[in-house]
Amino acid sequence: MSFDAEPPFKPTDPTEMMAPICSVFRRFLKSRGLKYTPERAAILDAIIDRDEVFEVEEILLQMTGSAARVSKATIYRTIILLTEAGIITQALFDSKQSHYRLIYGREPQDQMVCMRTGKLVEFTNEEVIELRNRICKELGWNPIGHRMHIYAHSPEDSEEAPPSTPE
Amino acid sequence: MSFDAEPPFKPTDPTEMMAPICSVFRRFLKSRGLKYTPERAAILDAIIDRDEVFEVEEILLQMTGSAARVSKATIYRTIILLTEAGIITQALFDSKQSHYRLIYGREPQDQMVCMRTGKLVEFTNEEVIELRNRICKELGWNPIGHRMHIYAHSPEDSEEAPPSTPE
DNA sequence: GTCGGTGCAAATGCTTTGCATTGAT
DNA sequence: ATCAATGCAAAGCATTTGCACCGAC
Repeated sequence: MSFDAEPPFKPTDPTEMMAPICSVFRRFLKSRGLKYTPERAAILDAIIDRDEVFEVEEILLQMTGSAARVSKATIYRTIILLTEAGIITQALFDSKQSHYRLIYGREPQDQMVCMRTGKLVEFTNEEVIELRNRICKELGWNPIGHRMHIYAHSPEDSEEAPPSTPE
Repeated sequence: MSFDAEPPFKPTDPTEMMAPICSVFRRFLKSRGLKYTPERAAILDAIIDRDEVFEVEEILLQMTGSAARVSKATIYRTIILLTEAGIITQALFDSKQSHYRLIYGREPQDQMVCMRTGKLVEFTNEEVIELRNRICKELGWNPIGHRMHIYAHSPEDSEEAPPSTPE
């Protein structure tokens, strides 16, 4: 799955996070009768290292330099598995290509985007979660996760410019 | 632009809405030295008729039956203009293809998606808007719009199924 | 030896673009 | 005549898939 209001642990740095996520992935693969291959491990490592919203091309580039080079097809195939394992999720920023981000062990993250500069600020806000749960409750739904994007102008950018469109 | 917390008018039915939106589009085109052609008018009408989240293929199909047949390329080109005019916006549901929806004269709409069935419920919630504004204020940003997707299980679907991933 | 995994290249499918034609002013 | 709009077909591009080869158990 994708969002988790109560993550099993709250890592503070990538290294600390690495080991548990790998085990989670390993267990997930095992439960499906699949293998934890060096390629899959390397891809997951690259994603954890990057530690931000990413796209496939970026991971490919990042890995090209290192010894652990994998094909684009393998990255795509691994991303599907990582998503099913609940380790990453799609970010849905623009329609041109897919963006993903790490979610395992993370607070759900909301985003604020500057309409002029494209600057992105991520935040976690308890009230968003509460409101989401309340809305679900009123309608009799069972909340799983949410995605909140706020489009705004950041304080630094006060010059006049034609606003762009949120995608 | 795309979201508008205070729309200039609040139409109740598509017909009532039609005329003003057309004028808005006409004025927008004029301001750019572009023409309000029969094709563009027909595409806008089709979108207003449909009155829900749509994709290009659907509009094409819908128009194929009628006398006003246009090419797919023209629809794509018109959609760009309608977006720039602030009449429609991209919906960003899945990464496979683009979805759009009418926003001119509408309350900003939030969405609840059932993770099992894909069922989509749209709603407007004042609290979401207030919360969004409050978050912006705290950070010194100037709110323009937002996008709120809630992923949940709808009450009808209580059978056991592997949860899918929000895209 | 069976099965899954990988890389490569080819295929897919949505979207964009080039171009010749058409239409409005 | 000029300048933009349209339709068609071709091109682009991110993503998926088919297939031959490889490696682990």
